[in-house]
Amino acid sequence: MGMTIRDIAEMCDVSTATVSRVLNSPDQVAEKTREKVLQVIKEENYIPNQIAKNLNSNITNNIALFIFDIMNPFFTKLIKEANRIAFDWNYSLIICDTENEKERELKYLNYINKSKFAGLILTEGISGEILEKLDPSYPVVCIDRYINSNSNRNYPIITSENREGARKAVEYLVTLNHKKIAHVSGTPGVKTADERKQGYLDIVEKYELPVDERYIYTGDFRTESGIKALEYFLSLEEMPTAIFCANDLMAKGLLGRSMSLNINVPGDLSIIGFDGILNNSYYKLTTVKQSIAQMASVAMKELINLIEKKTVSPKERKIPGKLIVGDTCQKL
Amino acid sequence: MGMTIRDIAEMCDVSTATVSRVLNSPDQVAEKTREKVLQVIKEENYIPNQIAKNLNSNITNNIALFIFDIMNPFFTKLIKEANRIAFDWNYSLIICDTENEKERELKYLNYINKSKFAGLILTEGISGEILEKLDPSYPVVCIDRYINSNSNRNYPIITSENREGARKAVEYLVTLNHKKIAHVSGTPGVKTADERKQGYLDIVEKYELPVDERYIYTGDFRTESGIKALEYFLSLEEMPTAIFCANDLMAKGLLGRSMSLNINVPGDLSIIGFDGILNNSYYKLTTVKQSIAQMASVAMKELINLIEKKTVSPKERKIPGKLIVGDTCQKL
DNA sequence: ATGAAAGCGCTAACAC
DNA sequence: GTGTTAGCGCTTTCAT
Repeated sequence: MGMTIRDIAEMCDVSTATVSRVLNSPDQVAEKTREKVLQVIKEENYIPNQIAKNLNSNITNNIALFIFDIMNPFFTKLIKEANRIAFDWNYSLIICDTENEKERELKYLNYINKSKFAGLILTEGISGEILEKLDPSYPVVCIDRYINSNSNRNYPIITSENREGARKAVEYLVTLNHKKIAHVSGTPGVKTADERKQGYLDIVEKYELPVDERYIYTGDFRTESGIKALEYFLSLEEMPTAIFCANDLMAKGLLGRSMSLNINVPGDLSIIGFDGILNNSYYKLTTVKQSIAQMASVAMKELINLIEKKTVSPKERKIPGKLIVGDTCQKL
Repeated sequence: MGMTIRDIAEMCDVSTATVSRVLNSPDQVAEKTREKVLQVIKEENYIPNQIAKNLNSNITNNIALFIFDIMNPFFTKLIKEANRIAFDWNYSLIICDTENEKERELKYLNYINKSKFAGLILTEGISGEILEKLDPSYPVVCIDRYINSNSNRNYPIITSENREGARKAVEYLVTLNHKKIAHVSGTPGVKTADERKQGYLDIVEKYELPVDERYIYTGDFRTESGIKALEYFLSLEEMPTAIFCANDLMAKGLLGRSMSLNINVPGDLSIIGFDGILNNSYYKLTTVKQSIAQMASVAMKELINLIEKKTVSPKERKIPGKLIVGDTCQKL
């Protein structure tokens, strides 16, 4: 059963309050008392019961991270980093893996309400509609997603420079003399997808590229839609010479399908992705790398700050992306 | 702040004990009372405070899963499945991502002791030495790892049929008329590595293959050691015609390096992996697929059983693997 | 079948 | 600077 604060108090001939103070506000305790208590705590290897602490504050150390698929490498990396930071700050990260099913989202939300989570990190892994049921007093930070504007919620958001990153990617293709540059977009309505598409359009407009809406294929961020995208572009009269994909997974699908059709990349077709999460030993994909570690770090620290100090930093934080030149683009 | 059990009790003109009974042992309550209480609970949308419950039992709903790297696809998948099951049973899965650092392992263990976890799932993500510090009364289930035999602990273990699976793989190569079959082993001392190697040796012996210890390269389960392995085998006078890798990641390294050296797979070299976790659009790796979902499921249910009913099933459970024929092996 | 009351281990307001 | 005491919200004896 282990020691309790009372055992320590008795052994030290002080009250439990004093022991508690030694642990939580040591400067309120006389040095002599403090040292004695610390000594005994150490000797007895006393560890305060976290549950009892939680009951007082009515808050656990659990932080929820909403995502829609653990296997998606972007989220896997995000989990890895967020988990590390949470632990370093004495929190536990609970992964709410919703698979985009409303039912699971709801179950998770109820669970959170019941278990008194300390705070939440949201990505696209939960719909705004379900989110309405969350007690508005919960500390929340968003990563790369907005909340429906018709809600009265106003959470801080950490986001990558999607539009700017997409511009970098497409402009890079322009410098390689590409003109017929196509785009495989992500799921419409999803912030990152829309912004990256907008970045693409910015450059199309800036350089007055000879492309139209037929050069935009609407994907859904999954590998399969990259495969379909390639087949779609092949069906056009004029095949693009370069394709900018809204994420690496779709670029991977495109690349794989190209290979199997004996289309030479980058000889016949240049491909560029977005995310920088593919660690592939066959191809080095040219891509816009987001610093997922940095996003996780900024988001977690913001959340912990919100939880512990209740202070809010700037509402929106942008994390810059970086063009990584791999082997999948070629100068014309 | 939300409703408490007391609010409900007052609204129903019963005691808190009765409300508690309605929730936890309903058959002890008169039907009429029960219905009234349930009615009010529903109307008021009362949710019992989990922390308070935990304080009584002195146990949280947290289950720890020890791994050494979230990004390793085997673990990613394991996390995904374990997380789902945990949640379905009203537990939270906490990922203890140790990166094989003793310091982190120790920190996690202390955290678990402090926070009164319900139970632990262990993989190779924690060393036996550190484990000694774990309170022996904790419910624990192991996946594909044993505990040092000099310890007095005796945890149930869920394991894949490593040796049998390896035999299937190598025997398959034999049926393809390969004789010079090499092996890239995993980290020595790690159960899965040793067993898979043993399976390889079984077949070597069974068919009296003309290979010796030079055909065994000692790897460490990481992609890089697959790359090094290929270079090593190339340096031999007689290159093997087929290589069995102790996991997919190393097979991937081998495959990637082969490609970049213009070695045709499977034309010049057949490669076979183990795990079945690579979902690659370039190559379909021939491999022995483990049912990670099944392992996770069996392990979690065993653990939950241990936690809630304190009953133990058979000490060791073997989950069969299955040979998946892809595109990386060829008949000689 | 139900209620009263003690207690889980800790914190914090108040008193000295 | 330290002790007393009343909770935090629930479960669980022990009465009735």
